[in-house]
Amino acid sequence: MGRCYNHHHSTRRHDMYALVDCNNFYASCERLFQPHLNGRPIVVLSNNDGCVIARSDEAKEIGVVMGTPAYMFQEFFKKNNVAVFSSNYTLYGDLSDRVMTTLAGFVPRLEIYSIDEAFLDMGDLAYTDLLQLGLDIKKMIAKNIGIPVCVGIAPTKALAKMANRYAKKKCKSVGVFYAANQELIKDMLEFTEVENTWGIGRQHALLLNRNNIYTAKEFTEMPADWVRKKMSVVGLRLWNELRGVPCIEWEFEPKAKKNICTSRSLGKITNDLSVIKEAISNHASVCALKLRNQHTVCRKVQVLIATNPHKLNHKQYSHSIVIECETPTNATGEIISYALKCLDIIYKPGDYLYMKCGVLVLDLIPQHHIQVNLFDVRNRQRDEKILLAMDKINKLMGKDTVRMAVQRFDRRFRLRADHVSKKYTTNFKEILKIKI
DNA sequence: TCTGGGGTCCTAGGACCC
DNA sequence: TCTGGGGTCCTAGGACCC
Repeated sequence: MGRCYNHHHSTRRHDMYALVDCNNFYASCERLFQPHLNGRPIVVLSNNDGCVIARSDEAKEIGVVMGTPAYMFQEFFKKNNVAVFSSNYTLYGDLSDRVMTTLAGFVPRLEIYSIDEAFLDMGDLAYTDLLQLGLDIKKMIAKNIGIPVCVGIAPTKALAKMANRYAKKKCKSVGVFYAANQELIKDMLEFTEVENTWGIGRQHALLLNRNNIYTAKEFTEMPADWVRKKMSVVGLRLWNELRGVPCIEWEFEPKAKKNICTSRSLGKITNDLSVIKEAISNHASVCALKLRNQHTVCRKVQVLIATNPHKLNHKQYSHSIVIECETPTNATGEIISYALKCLDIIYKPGDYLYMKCGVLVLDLIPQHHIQVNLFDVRNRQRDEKILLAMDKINKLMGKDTVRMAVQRFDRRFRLRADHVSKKYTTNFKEILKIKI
């Protein structure tokens, strides 16, 4: 098998990865602006106030389960004095940017892995004491932004992920773990169960357990061809990574997305086609904006609708359809009309109560590679100018300041968000006031 | 009343072509 | 006994991540 990474290893002395992960990120963000919540359990809910998607340590301790529907916890939250928040992505996104900027000051290169995590390139640093560097990072983020983080440092990405978890579980007060030698790596692999290993999900954990494999250490001792056969090349890559062979490449530059999806539950179940049309138009326009932001156009548009699968006594129906664009596009009006065309085809009237719908744009290509269709009647340059102006205004004045006439957006389609905090950091009207 | 949303990658199987 | 073989493209479905 050998080493399977492709970067310029001839010029490098060694690989070393740090994974910095914010603790309970969304809950920590909310707490930042309401210090009186210190010590109180906090939960953050998904869109529509549907499920629990973030919990403070206190909430974890009293048994709030990730992903559970919020309504099941109503009483429990009240009884236990839990502070409940709707998600406030504007706030989290802004705090994330600040964390990443601070991290970027420590290393030549970093890879932003998600809103609350980044891999730092620690190979070939002049720094000799990486553990100390991890501690410095943690301290700086706490001081500059006020968000607690943990740091895991190891010779591969998968091991750095594991080191991070190990830091959280085994060295909570320090919050940093450096898997500096084989002995420490072995301890960590023995400590971590397969189901808590990055890259092993529920299905594979069950498969491994059936084969008497319970820890990551035992997983690394399985024969490579068994892993390849049962868990595909993805599993094999992970197996190598956990054995100290880097296989997952750096992605320092965010790649343009290959698909973009905007989907959401309709506030409540409905069979009213006009409500669904409205939601679809809205999702389509969000897709178009996301396309323009990454300078791509789509060749296909997909629409999906579905009834509520949790309602066992309701008639069920779900369907999706893809149509090809005449000319690849990112124009709001065009994407909306394609999406509505799709909806027309798959919408089934009758006793079906729809719960969710969405729009996907597929087969994305760079904006300036469009093959112009000779029979294309649209004035695309004009469209482009109008949309650019629209995006600028919306960015400056807040989204939906300017909309296309086809976006029939009114009060019928609105997300539920009963507990939103303020945009403390991005909106002057909601900035924190301090009494002196 | 109320059960998230947005992604990626891999595999298998069918259609089609030469 | 023994259905040709190999390539590509497309789609659906599965598994995983945050």
